[in-house]
Amino acid sequence: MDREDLGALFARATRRLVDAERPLLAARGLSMWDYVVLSHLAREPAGTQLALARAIGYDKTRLIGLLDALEREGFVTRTPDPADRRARIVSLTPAGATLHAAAQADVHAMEDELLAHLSPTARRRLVATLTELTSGTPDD
Amino acid sequence: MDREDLGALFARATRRLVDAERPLLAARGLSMWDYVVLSHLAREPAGTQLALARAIGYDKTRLIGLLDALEREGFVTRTPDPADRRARIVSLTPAGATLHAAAQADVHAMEDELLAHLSPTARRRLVATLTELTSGTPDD
DNA sequence: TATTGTTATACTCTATAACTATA
DNA sequence: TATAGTTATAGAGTATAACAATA
Repeated sequence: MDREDLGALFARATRRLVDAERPLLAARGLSMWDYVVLSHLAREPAGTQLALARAIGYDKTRLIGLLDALEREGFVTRTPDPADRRARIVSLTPAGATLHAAAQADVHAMEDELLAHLSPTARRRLVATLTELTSGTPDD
Repeated sequence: MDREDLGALFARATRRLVDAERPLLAARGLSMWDYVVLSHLAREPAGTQLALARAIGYDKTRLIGLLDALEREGFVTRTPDPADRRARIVSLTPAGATLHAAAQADVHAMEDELLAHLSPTARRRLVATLTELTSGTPDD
């Protein structure tokens, strides 16, 4: 009866992580969505814009301006899909890959610090549980 | 090196929880922030508007319209603080307490279902870890 | 002078509809 | 006819400034 809502716990933990992450990314000129895009491209290169938008749960119309900026700065490229001339394949440039690696290193260092007082076992369990929780049906 | 960002994991888990929670609350005419307010009042009654806003991390100016609606529907009351006539004490009405209990029952049932494939031990550990992670410095 | 609740205003983020070029 | 990318527009959510009453 007196149990705390799981959603509230998760929301608070997420907000703390995001609040700590945002300034690190901003220091490299990246918004949170910029980072999400770079991270996804680092993991799964050579997808179409629409596939990218769906994969990260972002609106396809909003993705456009975001990619415009990243492309202008030389971090991603948009090349026409030879198989379907309507579609455009988004890829990381070497500079984009470097930027992502650096940003991710910052983020991971912050996470390590935040979870410092957790035992390695507790931490491993946490990641495993989270992964399991978020595994089924990525929805859209 | 190939490790997943913790923030991304948390954000995904939170989004899944919130997405499942929102329709349950909407069915009772509640927004997420409505529910957060009711939950806080159920736990810590008789605080001032400003204290409430700070406690739940919500803007004090946005809280006003939200309380207006909840008050109009008879779920909360605003009574002047005898000690400080500028301030107003927000409290749950019996109807508000009943509504919150019903909504929370729905939410908890959903959570139980979502975590059904987690062992009781894993689940207990998850809550403990989350609580520990969100315990220090509530910030604002 | 500072603070609580309030209002008004501006700004950001997000969602929807409509257009083009291809399929 | 439907789809990928784009643009424009409207709406929701959020932040900031200023005001009246009280401290």
